[in-house]
Amino acid sequence: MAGQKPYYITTPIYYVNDVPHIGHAYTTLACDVLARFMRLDGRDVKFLTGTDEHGQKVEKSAQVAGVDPQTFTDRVSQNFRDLVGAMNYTNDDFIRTTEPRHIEACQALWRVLAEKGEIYLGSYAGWYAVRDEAFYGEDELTTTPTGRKLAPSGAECEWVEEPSYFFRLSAWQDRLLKFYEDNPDFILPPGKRNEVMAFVKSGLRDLSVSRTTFNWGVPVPDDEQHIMYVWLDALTNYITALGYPNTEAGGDYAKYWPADLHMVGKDILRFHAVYWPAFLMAAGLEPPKRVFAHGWWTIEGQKMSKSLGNVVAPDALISTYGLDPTRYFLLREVPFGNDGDFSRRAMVNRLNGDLANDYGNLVQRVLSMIQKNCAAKVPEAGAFTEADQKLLGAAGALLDTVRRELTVQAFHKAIEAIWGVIGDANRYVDEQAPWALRKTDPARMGTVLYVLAETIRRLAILTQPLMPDASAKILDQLAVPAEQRGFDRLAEGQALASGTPLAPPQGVFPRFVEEAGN
RNA sequence: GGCGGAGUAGCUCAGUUGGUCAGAGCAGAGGAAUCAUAAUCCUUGUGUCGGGGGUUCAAAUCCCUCCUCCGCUACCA
Repeated sequence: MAGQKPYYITTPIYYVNDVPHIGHAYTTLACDVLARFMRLDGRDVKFLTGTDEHGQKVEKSAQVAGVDPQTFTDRVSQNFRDLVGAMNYTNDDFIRTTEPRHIEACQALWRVLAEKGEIYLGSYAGWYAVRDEAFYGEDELTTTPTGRKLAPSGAECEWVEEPSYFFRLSAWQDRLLKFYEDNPDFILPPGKRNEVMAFVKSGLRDLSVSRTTFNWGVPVPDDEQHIMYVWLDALTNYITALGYPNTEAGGDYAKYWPADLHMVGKDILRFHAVYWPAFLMAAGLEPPKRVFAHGWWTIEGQKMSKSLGNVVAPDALISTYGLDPTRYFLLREVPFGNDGDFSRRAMVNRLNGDLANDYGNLVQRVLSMIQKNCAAKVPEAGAFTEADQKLLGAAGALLDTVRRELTVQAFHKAIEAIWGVIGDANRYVDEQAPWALRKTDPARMGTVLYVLAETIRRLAILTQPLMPDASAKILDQLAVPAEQRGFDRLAEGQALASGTPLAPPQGVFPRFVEEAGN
């Protein structure tokens, strides 16, 4: 185990006031696939997700529910912990911002920033709508004939000022730009990087990092009146989970920081790509290596919204299409980073076309032939022909390709590459026609089926991160022991052993049949 | 308004630095095969590469202009 290169990957912490939907599932899924891939590739992985449980909205929701905030968050954060099981995520930790370890980390980080003069006390002023409990920009307001200021929601706004601590974000503009220049892959996809850099170049204002108007948050050290506001609290979770403020050698912080990847939705990119590195550099800590901003899903061509009532719950997808097909679809259908559309039609096409017909049927046809014609054992292989070597070579080259694509979070390209070999294998079956060889050259038939079985073994090992259950079923059917499924088993000399008994095959990806009334 | 991205076969999209770049997958049509989850394999595209103009021996690929769509333009996570 020694010498494994650490890999630290995080999801955002999800706001507990939300109900988990396909968007949450998507973000964590992408991380889960990467985490699983890295583990199979021999890396020492730490994969973190969790919930953001502070803020005025939560405080209010708890009030409405008639319970104290902690009881409330205990309850609603469970929705996100349940998602972990439902989606088969393999996070190593689940952080909640209400945990003592997090409060300690936030306060420690605050103290460092304050000591370094990066935080100062000022006042926050703006147009505030009591009804909406929100501030609005001057340009968002409309003025009535009588001079009253109205928010877009119609709520009346008043000019309010409250004391607030500020982080000297404005002082970090040039250092941030230099950081982006020096680390061109810090923000992906590249288009998003341009947006962030344009934003920073346009000038940064100091950032309000405390509030006095509500209480549900991390208390500011040495000033009971204030609690930390949003981002300083939320973002710090990434180092809380590594034991910060303990940065001693031997600890998780020393081992895993800086994070290899913060996966975020495009709506919170700025906070991760601007505020967070600024906070960290200001505190004398290293910024993360990468922030990837992925896109949003529409549903049947429409924006997902509560008012439209088309919010897709992960549970619904899993129960309708199955977990692994859902996982497959989300990362295959859309170039990662782009927005995408979830439609029933597209989902069924992927499930039946890519999974049932291409992959599932390949496995089934090969294993069935072995079962019936090779005494239900991995067949003996004779000398390999050029065609045999070509197929095995294509399968053998996949790991490098997939690894390279996942290095830049190009899930769709990694999957395409795997399906390219699945196509090769199906063509090889037709070209070699083992059902004909059965009568003319049984030994050659055995070799062909061996080549196919070995190709399937390699494919299934590689699809484990994406579809863990289905891949395990395939590997089970090939009698590959659980401890022999790492990527090290894709190396030379690790191929299937002839003569291994195989149980009768069972379908792995059933076709999705539309039911009447659906 | 400013900055940025996009507009390529019915659909979703590939097309680094200009010259087999007019492509892939899906859908459609025809055929082969029959091991397999009625799955597989082969064949098949007359697309003004958003419109117009220009540079060049040669442009989807460079320049100008126009049209359309989208993103960002700070304190809701």
